[in-house]
Amino acid sequence: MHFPTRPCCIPLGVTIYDIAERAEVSIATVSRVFNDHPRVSDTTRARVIAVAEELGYQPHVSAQSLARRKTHLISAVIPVMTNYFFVEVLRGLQDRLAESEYDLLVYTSNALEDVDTQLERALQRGRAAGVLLFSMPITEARVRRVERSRLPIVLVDCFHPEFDSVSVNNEMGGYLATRHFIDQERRRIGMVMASGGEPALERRRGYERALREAGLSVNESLIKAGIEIEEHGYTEQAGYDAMHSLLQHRPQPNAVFATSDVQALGAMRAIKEAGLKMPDDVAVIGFDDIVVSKYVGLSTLRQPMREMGELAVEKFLNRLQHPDHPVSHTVFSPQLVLRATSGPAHTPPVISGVAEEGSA
Amino acid sequence: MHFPTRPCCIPLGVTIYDIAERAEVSIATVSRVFNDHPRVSDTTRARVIAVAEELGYQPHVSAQSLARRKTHLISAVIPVMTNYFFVEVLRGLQDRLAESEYDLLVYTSNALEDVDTQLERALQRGRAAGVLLFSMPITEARVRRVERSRLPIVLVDCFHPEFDSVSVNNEMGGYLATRHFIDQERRRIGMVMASGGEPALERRRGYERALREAGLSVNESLIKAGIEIEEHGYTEQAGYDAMHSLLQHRPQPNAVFATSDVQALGAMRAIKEAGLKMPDDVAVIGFDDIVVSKYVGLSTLRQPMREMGELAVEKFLNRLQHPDHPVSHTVFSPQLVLRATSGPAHTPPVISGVAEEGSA
DNA sequence: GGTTAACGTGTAAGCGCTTACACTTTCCGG
DNA sequence: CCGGAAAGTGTAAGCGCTTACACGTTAACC
Repeated sequence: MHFPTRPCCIPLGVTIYDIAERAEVSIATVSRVFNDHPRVSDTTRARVIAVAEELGYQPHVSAQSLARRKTHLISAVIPVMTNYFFVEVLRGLQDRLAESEYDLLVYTSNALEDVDTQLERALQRGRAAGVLLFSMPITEARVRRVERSRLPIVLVDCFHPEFDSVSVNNEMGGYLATRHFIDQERRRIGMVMASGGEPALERRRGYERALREAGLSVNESLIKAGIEIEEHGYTEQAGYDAMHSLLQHRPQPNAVFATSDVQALGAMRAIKEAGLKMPDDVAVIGFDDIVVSKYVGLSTLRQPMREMGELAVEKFLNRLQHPDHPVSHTVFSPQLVLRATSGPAHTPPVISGVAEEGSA
Repeated sequence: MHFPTRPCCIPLGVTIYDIAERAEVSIATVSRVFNDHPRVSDTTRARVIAVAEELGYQPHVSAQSLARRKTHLISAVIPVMTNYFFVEVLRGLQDRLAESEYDLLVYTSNALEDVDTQLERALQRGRAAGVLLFSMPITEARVRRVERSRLPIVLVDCFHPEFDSVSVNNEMGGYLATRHFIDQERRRIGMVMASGGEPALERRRGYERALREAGLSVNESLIKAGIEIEEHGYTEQAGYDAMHSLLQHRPQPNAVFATSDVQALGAMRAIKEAGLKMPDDVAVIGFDDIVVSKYVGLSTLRQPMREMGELAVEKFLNRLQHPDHPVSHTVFSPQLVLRATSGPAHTPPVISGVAEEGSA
């Protein structure tokens, strides 16, 4: 007979010892059952499972990690994030992660400088099985730190030849935007730059290439970054400031490519304040396709964020399996999304986001 | 005598054994040093630390968890998230967490139904020291599951008498919005409802109270939820549908309170399509203050998201210290943010709908 | 000078799990 | 009918760390 169903039926921590005792086997057998070891008889297996169920057994993950010498955690280090981008990539991550046995540790920082503190935590020995690095400059110091950890690393929205990465073709984005302006016969094309970072520079290179290709000269004074102290430059205010000074330029630019939507929003504010019309007087294209963009009719370049997240996990899992496969870089093509702020509004999207594969 | 300094200076895993050997002490002493045990002589302490530094020692977190019988992880379970709300709360969490020794595990799901799968993972034994539950209905089944884990729980944006919680006064929000309409002499006040969930119901109660207080009757046919299959109802389309049918009502409502900004955005679309003007013909107030709202000039009720995140962590840490302090509930008051869509156009939108108006 | 008390350190027993190895049975083929 | 392989299980040694307990040492007191 049983005692009345007591709360202790589901006690603090049911261990394999409890199960072993109750099922009259050794702990090794219990462990084998949960590890799908082939050499366990069906009857024993059934009995163990029944008891485990009855007792509400759950393996202790830390103990497993220790014994197996590996965890089921993966960490993502994310610097100052552009809300939307991050959330969408995160979704992709989770979708893919949900199918795996890995759980996600998130380390975000408010400023780019704090990223290393977070990185340090993410790399704690025994903490995670791998690390996803988001949108941050991969400095030599970071490379060293990361290599010391011996953990598989995947870069998202940033690049380094030695690590797997998934990113977007920034140069192409800049090119597409600028090219679009040129196709509309616009000739005075300015740029609202972020104060720093490789991605911004790449976008600028695309912008310059399109100009040169069209036989237009690159005019330094048409490239402006808002003055921004101790910030990354991806802010509405920076965009406003940059645009404001851009509008002082004569002849006034009639098109502007901004390195991000957030900045483009600021630029739009400056344009309106100047009493100019969009897109007639000046057209605007941003980068990112944040949620707001759709609502304010901002043309922009969209990154396949969700896919990027999924692929990042995929690469991580692959790397785990094949530690010495060659490094792989996936570069997605951004998609030009045309809305009200750029030219005649009815042009269909130009390029679809197909991935180009590369290896190094 | 020592061996020459080998590459193993930075080996796969430096353990306390390595340090002990090199510093010529026992592992217990090494451990004591890192646990700030008082009974270690200064000289020994210094020596151990020096060696640890030299070897690049990092404690193995899983081993620590196991031995100490506690982890330094806290998990957050987040259902289909309204981007902005989630990101902001997350920031609050991280800010506070960064000062603590806890790291954050994030479990998100795409549909409300998947939440339990994620919850299950979050509650894995030995995984986290506590769990933060976001914006989800606290069903009896969940209560049982969570209690079984014996972990401290904090509810964010949801409520249950038995658990610590931080949320926002939804009823008050509904009241404030409706009251604002009434103060403007609007009398035909409709509501765009979400299809379900306690928060939406509370907001509605506030709406009804304001009406009754003003001597107005509650008209069921002025309360509409968009038909939304297997969804939570917080979508742009649901808002559009609800508003669309609301506009068929005669006399036409001249004000609408929506249970969320996302829905309000849909409602705005329906209003524009009907050729009506905001706020003159019909005023709109949403709930949440998502980023977009500022740009489209949507009046709304703002929740102190960041603070909510910080407080949630605070409560968790407190609970850890004092497991049997009484449960505490913090209810923040939402703040009415008036913009272009409500009443006399106080604040013009930062950027008006360029899409429709060509350019304003 | 002897007794205590503090101090500093080491020994060893876990934490809950995995897994190599050894052992006992059972089942073959020859 | 026997040898050996295969199957099923148990024993025990870790994984890297914490910590109770025990054991000197030294300092302090009467």
